[in-house]
Amino acid sequence: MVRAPFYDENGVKKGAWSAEEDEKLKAYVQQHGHCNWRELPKYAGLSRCGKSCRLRWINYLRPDVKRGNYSKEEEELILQLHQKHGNKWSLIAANLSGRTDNEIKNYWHTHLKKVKTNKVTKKQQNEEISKQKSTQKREISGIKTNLANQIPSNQIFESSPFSPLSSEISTVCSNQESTEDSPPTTFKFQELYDNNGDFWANPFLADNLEAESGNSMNFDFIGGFNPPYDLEFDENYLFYQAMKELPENYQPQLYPY
DNA sequence: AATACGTCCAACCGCCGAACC
DNA sequence: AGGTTCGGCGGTTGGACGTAT
Repeated sequence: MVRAPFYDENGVKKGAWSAEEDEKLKAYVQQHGHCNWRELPKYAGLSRCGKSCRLRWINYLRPDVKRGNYSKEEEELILQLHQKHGNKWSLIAANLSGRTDNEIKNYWHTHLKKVKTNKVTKKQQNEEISKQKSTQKREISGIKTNLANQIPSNQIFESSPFSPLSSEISTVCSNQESTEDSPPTTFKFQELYDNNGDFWANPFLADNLEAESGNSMNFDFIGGFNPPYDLEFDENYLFYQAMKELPENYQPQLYPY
């Protein structure tokens, strides 16, 4: 459960404490107190650093330290205090006699965090999702405006219509003109959010074989220049996120067909 | 039975502010 | 005033142990 004991390059012992070390530290602190943690290990006959001694005393050896077996009242109190103060473990610990900040922090991460998550209602979940959606829309709308300003009027823009209820493949687009010898490079994107039929208003998930993990995709850019590097999609890559990664000078100017 | 994976927690680490020189 | 030391805090990690496959 704990790190195996070892000595660092300065001969300072680290890792799990032995019963003998515990006894030495306990005896010394009980007899002399701990006015100077840095000097303490020297006088107590320990090869530990002061910090390690302090932690061991506070979290484990202190006589009034309470360990394990949290009561319902303690759990409720921790939840309340965490809601009020966030990750201020020392502040929370100050309100629970005998509990240390480290122990409360561990208890939070292993038990209470889950409790808190489970308490989130369906309504709260929906609110969160809708908040995320509107943020996504705002971001995409910015990109859309940018595109609208930059696509020359003689460029034909086409986005295949979405199937109104489909969450399957939503559109196919190409970055080059097709000829008999050179079929179009097609990319399929799965609409992730609202199916409102607007290609640019939603993020899409690259979904077909051409966009397999590790494959790179070359986009043609209006004005005839290309970004200085290829974009790589992984299996969960959001289309609009990829666009956002372009340097400022190469803002998304996908060449639509 | 062997292996892989997940959980839990003691202990470590880096950072920060206060106290001291 | 500036540098150093120290204690305290929060985040992270190592690895024992339990459970699933």
